[in-house]
Amino acid sequence: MQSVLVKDVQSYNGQEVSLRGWVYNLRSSGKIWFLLLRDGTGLIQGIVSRNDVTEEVFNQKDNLTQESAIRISGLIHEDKRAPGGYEIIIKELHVYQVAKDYPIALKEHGAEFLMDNRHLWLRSRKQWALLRIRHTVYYAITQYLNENNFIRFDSPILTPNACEGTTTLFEVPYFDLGKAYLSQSGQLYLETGIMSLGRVYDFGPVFRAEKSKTRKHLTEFWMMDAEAAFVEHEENMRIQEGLIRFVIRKALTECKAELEILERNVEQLEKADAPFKIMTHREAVEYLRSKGSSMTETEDLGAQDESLLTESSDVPIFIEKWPKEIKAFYMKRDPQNPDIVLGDDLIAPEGYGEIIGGSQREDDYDLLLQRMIGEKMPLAEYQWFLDLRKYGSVPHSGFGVGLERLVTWIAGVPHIRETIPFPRTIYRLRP
RNA sequence: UCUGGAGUAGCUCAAUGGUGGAGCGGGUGGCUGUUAACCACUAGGUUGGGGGUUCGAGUCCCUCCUCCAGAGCCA
Repeated sequence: MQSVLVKDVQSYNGQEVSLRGWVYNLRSSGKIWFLLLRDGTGLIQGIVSRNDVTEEVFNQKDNLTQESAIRISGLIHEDKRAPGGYEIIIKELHVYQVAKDYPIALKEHGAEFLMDNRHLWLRSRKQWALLRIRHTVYYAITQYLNENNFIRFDSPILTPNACEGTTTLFEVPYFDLGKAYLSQSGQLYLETGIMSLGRVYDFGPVFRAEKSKTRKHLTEFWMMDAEAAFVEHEENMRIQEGLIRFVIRKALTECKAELEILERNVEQLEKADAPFKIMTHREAVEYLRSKGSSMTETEDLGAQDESLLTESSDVPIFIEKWPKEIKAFYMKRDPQNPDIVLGDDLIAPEGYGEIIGGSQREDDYDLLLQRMIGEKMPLAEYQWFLDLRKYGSVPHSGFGVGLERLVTWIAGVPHIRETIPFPRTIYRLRP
């Protein structure tokens, strides 16, 4: 008999097929019993009626448990009483394995217990929906980049030194060459790629050894860095906005069911697909101070400031033109004001915080060198980076998207740790 | 690292300093359309570890451990 996927059963109405998967739940009522089967693509109800099956099949209900692996065969038919609108009237049932004492019940559990059982929690409905949204967001980002002439360019993960020199890195012993570090961003390497390919991106895990302990941080997370030659600050922001709005539309059209499972307010997401707001850092400071914030003109936004800024906005907000002291050495100076750099942070609405950091890069050899000397950076280690400004330097810009931050916002979940299969945080390395 | 909160059955939680309970899950039985089904019965405990106060500690005190939330840093 033909094996089909749960997501496709409506095309088999009135036909006999086989389905393979895991028991999601069981209910019995004397001479009839019901099971919910999940197969990775969806959930369907199966019915076993005493009159329609052999004694042996009927008695399987005493044997089956949540998460047992089975194959069922029977007639697909439409029925309003079934969740999803279709059900299968089971004739045959084969058991691959009976799951004994599955620890996660269909009820509320605490975060620590669920994280200890992350390898099993991944099967739960909300986690399933979240992982599918992550997949859609990931795929949408690469599709958008591909359609805008960006070429995939994989940056190294083991690097000899810090990219920006600002954050704490994980150290790894490296043969006779001393220490290597796990990359916190592939950006500097991407800048080499644009001189060959024009526009490039990388997408992979990056690592931060900071002892951040909030619901917005992971020590290992996936970042997409993009870099483009001949793109200046304004166009850089247009590319970022185009990307995020493309991702929103893809999630809304391709993840309807998943967003519903997560009880995401999709109206709020729909509203975000509109022209983004742009504020300079100075304007943001003035606005926040009028709302009672104590931040100064040379400070970064605090977590409270971020939510204060976006609470009255339906669309993400760009904060651009930052004081150079609080931004990285490679950002280009604003020709209008040497104390300002052409960087932009994109803050998601609804309090989800920063999802993109980008900037136009300094392309002048001498100005870049001065900045690096000012930051006391080891110049010998960065000779290759400085070379880019010696051999055909061009105006260029780039940005980085934190995948899990973006997924957290799109899916509307409270904590970033659920948006990656196996989250790594300061206190969590297992499973 | 700092500030606050929490640790009791497999899980989620109750219990005024005075006999540690319930729901879910497990087991047994019942029920022919269930929707985290329902009903009855049943098993299940070193109250995070150590020390102290008290006639008596899950409860009060000290200490250690673990976890959660927030801050800083960042995507």
